[in-house]
Amino acid sequence: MADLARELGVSMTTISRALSDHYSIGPAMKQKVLKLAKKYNYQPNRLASALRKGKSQLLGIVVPYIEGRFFPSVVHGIESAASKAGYNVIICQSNEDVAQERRNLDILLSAQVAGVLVSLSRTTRDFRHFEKLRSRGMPLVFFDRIVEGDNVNAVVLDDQEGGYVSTRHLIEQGCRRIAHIAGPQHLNIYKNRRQGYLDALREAGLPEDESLIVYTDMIQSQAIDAMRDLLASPIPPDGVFAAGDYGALGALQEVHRQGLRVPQDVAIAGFSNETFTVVTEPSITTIDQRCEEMGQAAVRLLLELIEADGRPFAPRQVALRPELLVRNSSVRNSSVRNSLVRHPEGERLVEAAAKASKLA
Amino acid sequence: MADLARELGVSMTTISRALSDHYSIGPAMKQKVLKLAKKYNYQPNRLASALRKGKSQLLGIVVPYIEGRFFPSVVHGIESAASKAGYNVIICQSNEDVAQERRNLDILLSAQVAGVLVSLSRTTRDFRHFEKLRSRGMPLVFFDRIVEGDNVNAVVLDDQEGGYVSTRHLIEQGCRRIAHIAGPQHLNIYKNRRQGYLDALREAGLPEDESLIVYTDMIQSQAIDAMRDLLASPIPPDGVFAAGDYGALGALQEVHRQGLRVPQDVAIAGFSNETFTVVTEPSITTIDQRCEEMGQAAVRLLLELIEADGRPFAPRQVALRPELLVRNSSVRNSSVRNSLVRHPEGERLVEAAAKASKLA
DNA sequence: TTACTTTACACAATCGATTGTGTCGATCAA
DNA sequence: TTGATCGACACAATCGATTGTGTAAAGTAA
Repeated sequence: MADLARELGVSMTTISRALSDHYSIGPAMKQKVLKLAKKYNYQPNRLASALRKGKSQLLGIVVPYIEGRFFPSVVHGIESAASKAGYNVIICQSNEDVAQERRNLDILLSAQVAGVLVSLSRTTRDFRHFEKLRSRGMPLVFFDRIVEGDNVNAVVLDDQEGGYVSTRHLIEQGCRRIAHIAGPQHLNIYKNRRQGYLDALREAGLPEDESLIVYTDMIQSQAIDAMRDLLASPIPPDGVFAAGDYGALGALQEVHRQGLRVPQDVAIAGFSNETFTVVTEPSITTIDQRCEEMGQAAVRLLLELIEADGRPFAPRQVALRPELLVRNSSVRNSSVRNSLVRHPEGERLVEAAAKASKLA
Repeated sequence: MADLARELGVSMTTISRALSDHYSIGPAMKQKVLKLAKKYNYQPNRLASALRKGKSQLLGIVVPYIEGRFFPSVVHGIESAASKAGYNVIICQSNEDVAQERRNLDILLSAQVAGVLVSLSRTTRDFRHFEKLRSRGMPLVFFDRIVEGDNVNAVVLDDQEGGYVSTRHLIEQGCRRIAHIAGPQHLNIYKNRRQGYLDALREAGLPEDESLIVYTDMIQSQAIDAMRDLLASPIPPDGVFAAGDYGALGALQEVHRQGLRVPQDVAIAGFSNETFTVVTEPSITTIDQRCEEMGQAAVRLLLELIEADGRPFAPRQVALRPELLVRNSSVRNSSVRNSLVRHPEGERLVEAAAKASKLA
């Protein structure tokens, strides 16, 4: 900047203001400064700017980890949206550890980020470290794994709605005895998915039978065991709604192992739209979690908060509508079923995934 | 800091030096400063520090995107390793666009990152923007998709070795006519995998038959077509090495569609260890790309560069050994084959993936 | 012409931490 | 006793950009 000022014989003030389009700089001077800046390929030092202004163009993200399908996709959405708004993102992993989560927040604070996006670690039961952010006026938005309550800003998937539409879909396909492979109920997402399942049963006038609900940690092996038990019962289920795709996968495998057919004997629906759900035989009906939309929505909300700049802002909770992806594991209408993996939705997903990992 | 100085009746110099363990500060004073810093929960302003020192504790990452299995895992490895060394990472996506890649580098420069990790966009053919980094003395390490040559620092998977061990494995399983579903040859990774395939054939004294190599964009649909053509030839192959898992998946589906058995009639091996490879029936033999190790190795190299601090540093290329994961799509030994998805390696992977996406 | 705005830019302080140089008292060898 | 050395800390400049305030010159109204 000093170089530019010298060359034009003006002060650095003028340069700075010309570059930021300040009203007190004449159009002629602005042109000259801009041109010279291009010529020298001037890159402002963001640190200096942030230091002086007290606000950087960085958003902090704290996620439990960056693996699997969900979080990378959300981060992808966040980065894209942030980038469009002129922000960059700095990523921290809590590794499901509260202490690490706390450290990450401190780091982000001292990096002077403009705002923070958080998805809670599994071990977070105490939320005081977020109060610290609040007291310093740091904009904060939770996503997916949130602090419950209506005094926080948060973006989540409507898990209850997801459980509801999945179950209703199974009912529409003729299932009358639908089991539920549930996840850990202390997590809001699994609790809500179960509730949606119950809602659909009630709406259809089907009995709520606790013996049809099996609680698991939503891993394949436990789902296999769960399915074995369910099939061994006096009146086995004719449909299964699993609160996660690994649960659906395990169920599918056990049903096959016992020589039964999916979906004719047992229809199956999962949750999360894991990549593998379009690859199994049959492909698995599931719920898309709108990962990218979640990231984008979270950024939008955060940017609003940042722009509010400390002024009173009514906290908002955004719930995204889940999308039911109907695939072959649940469709008992033969004309659709026979399309197998060629199902449009499945195809689209496979292509997208292929594109994504093509050059890796 | 000013507060601490005032409270202790010393200068900010003393505080700063006590905190950074400078030799000219007495041990008694250091203790006092440290204690007071704890008490007030003092967080240094990293911006100010970075501005003054000209070096931040940030590493920049430029990847084509954050999706699929590969890049998120590498980023995971990078973040973990960086975090351990006291660095944070700022992530940029090029979206496979050179222009965006260039912009990202500028942004990282102006953010005063300590170093940059890059995996090239697919459209990058001109490397001048990296010269700019070099001229400013910015430490730079490529990973996976690299600028070829021995004057760059880079970490890659040894793709040729991967192609070699896969193919040799198929040969060991009794395959004598092994086809290759290849990827775009302008990409070093696919070129090298093909070369490894040829190496193994030559070593085993098997003929190199161009009619057995089909070039695709490594997407499922093209692999299906490729496999159909291969099976329609006068002497169909008894083994297939696909340079990517989506290729292997397509091949598997087509073989099944024609009523042939895998691996008895056609053994199949893929590449990349996509999540779905343990879920298909049979599970697919593939190559693990050591994603996390790649990230860690890249960070190690970058930190060395940063510590060299401009002093001459002999550029280094690190090639990671690929790991062959033998699964049921290629094993013609029945005792192993019958273990199906219960194969130890497969199980481990599924569990890991389940854990990773469990709460998403 | 006087008084008052506007326009267009410069001065200098500031953000928070770092660091080369200076200083003062104490210790030490000769 | 004297000059030298060393330990422990303060002063003040510095990183690069931003911004409240000040002020000439030019324009405008009466």
